[in-house]
Amino acid sequence: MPRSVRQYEAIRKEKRELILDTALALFAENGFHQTSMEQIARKAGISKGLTYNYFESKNAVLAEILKKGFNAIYEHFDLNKDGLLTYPEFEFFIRQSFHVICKNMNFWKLYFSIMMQPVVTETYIQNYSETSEELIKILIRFLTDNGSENPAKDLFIISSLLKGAYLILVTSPVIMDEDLFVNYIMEGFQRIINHKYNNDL
Amino acid sequence: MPRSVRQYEAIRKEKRELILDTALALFAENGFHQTSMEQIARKAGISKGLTYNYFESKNAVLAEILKKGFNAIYEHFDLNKDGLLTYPEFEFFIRQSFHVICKNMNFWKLYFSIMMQPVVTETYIQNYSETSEELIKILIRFLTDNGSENPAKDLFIISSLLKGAYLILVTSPVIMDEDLFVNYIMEGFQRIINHKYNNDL
Amino acid sequence: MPRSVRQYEAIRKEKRELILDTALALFAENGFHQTSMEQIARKAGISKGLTYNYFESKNAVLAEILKKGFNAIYEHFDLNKDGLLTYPEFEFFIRQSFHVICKNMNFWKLYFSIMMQPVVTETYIQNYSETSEELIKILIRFLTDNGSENPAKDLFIISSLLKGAYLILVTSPVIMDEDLFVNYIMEGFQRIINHKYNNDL
Amino acid sequence: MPRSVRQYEAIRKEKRELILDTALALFAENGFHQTSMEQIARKAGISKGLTYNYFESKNAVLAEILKKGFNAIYEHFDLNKDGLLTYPEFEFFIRQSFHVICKNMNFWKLYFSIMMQPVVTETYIQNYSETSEELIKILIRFLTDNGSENPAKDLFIISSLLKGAYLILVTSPVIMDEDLFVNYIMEGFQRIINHKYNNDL
DNA sequence: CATGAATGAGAGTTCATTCAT
DNA sequence: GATGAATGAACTCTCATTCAT
Repeated sequence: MPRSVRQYEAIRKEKRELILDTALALFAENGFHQTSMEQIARKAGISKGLTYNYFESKNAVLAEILKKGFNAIYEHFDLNKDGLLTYPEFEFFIRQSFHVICKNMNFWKLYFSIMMQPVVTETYIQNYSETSEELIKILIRFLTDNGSENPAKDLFIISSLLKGAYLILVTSPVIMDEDLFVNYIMEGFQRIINHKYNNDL
Repeated sequence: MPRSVRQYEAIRKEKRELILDTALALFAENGFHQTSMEQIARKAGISKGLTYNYFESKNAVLAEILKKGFNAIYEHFDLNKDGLLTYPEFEFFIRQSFHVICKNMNFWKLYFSIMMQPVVTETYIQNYSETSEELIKILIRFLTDNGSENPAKDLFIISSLLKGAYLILVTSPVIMDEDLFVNYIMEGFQRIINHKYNNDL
Repeated sequence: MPRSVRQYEAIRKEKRELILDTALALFAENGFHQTSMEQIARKAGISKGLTYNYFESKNAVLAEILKKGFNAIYEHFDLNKDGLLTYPEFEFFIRQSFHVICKNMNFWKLYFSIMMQPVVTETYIQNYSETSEELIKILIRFLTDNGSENPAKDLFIISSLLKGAYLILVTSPVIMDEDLFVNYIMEGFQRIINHKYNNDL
Repeated sequence: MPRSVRQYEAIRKEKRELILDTALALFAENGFHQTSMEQIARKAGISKGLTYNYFESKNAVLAEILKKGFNAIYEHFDLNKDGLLTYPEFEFFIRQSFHVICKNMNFWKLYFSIMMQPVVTETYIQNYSETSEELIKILIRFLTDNGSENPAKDLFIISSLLKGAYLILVTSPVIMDEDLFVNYIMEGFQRIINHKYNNDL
């Protein structure tokens, strides 16, 4: 009995995932350049050649991994995708992003390490700048709606705080309590967003 | 007649610097693994072999670069090295560290990108953990002296903020105004350090 | 359809032999250190990289060659492997060992030359000391059974004669008649083993 | 005061010896190819360049070492150089050669290891074949004078025994008692030379 | 769909030798 | 005589990628 088209598709999808997961694990543990296609294939239990049946190149594997990472974070952004961010949606996004990172720490270690590489950065910027600009617009609107007098400035500070928190979370050798961590960050956001200059500053 | 010891020393120091600077520029531009010793030598106008007269290996070149970076930042920490951090010393350190980064942005891009690589991270941690622990002690003392009720927690938040700010500074494609940036961060520190819980939180 | 497991095995075995034979020829002709992997590959008609598909390193190629040599000689020792050496077995071993060496002179030139190298000697001693001790025990027993009053002494003299003969055979620029050579050595053994002290000494 | 010609000569000779001794020690310990000119110079406490002031090349250093070795052994052969070897002279030579080897074991390890290398062998044969043939003639005469009926055969057996003994002495991991060792070998010679066929063979 | 043998360009590294000083 | 910086060719080894089967 020949397999149906649907069965073939299922097999293909499964293998793709297998390769991606294996590659991710190895990239995260040893770094991208220290990981060979041979290692990936062997650990995945398939042949070297087959990998190239599913991905054009080693870089293509990486690109796919990064893409999945980006989506994993931003699928929780503006949940109903109406282009309007409410405060609950904002908080949900923050908490979810930390949750996602904590749940798959190794991936995010890799993600950050890769994102810092000069060439990758350029590639990434080209691919995702469109989406990024969309996000920025929504956030600016969100800050304005929440009473920010200088939303660009506040966005900048918020981004700093958020990225810094991700970084700490990912590079710290000690494992931190997720809830405590997020609560701190949320408190930081509240202070920035709700801040009014008073006489004590 | 052979050159004098002093002449040899001068040559060696100059060449070492030349190699380090060239390597840094290339590492920063193309990444560590994408840069070959051949490229470094060619750009420095010397032979490949000579590089190994000055550095044991490519990794040794990197290690030296990282060491210089670490020192460049931390020479401004606790300026009089008395183990006691005053608030002015703290502020001086923060402002200086941003200044140092801004002045040599390419280096610091590399520095951060390298620091994220799994293997490097381990090497680095082993080499610098001692110094780091010293720093942490001093900072804990500093926070306690400034009225912190939970200095470990506050240290954690401060570190997040600082590292995040460095990250943003270094990865942002737009060039930012240094003073504005530092002022913001300093304000963040003040809020964290001087913060008292009031009824509005 | 991929090749069958059997096909792959056949290919691997054939290529392995090809590489070993080629390497041996070159090592023997030019010496181990004067032979590069590139030369081996070129002479074998394959790519440099492929060599490393079959052997972990140049040293691994050498180790395999030495191992084969050791076995080639000692498979004729104590033919029925009962731990007891009869005189016919002894003579058979001597004659066979010379035969083996004469038949593949180049290999044995290399073998001896390699065995003298300081580093190799250590490696070899560690790998084969166990087997050697077994051999010594059997030979001591053999000499005792043949009336030796001081088997350690006689073993030493015999070993000297044998090793020296191998050495001469291998290093001599003139080609000697194998049978004549062996007969001489066998006579030497007889003189040593059957010697009875008489009044003329 | 400028140094006199004689002083310069003394310095040159001393330096030459220093380089030779140092090179020998390193060659013997690590092998010829594993020893660099840099190592030799550093261990000798001189500069790399100076080595080339005394020797044309690394190979020239080796050649000189080998030459000294050859002479060290054969200066004891046919002590009065009258072309006639008496039995006492023969015994003296054998005992002296073992003594020389035992006194400077490392050198002789190297010597044998080097002598086996294909290229070296050729060079050596060309340089010393003349001397060797002279030696052979004297030994044949010696054996004939001592009642040998087939001096070529006996020479061959004796040479085998001697070379084998040297080989064992040099490659054996255990240190042997020199006198015992020589006595064994001398006894072997006596057994071979004085052998008379009796009815038990 | 699947295999792994095979390639070839290029990496890091070593080192005998040269040469300006 | 003496130095060691400098060279450049050669080395061992790696690995992304191809392709016959």
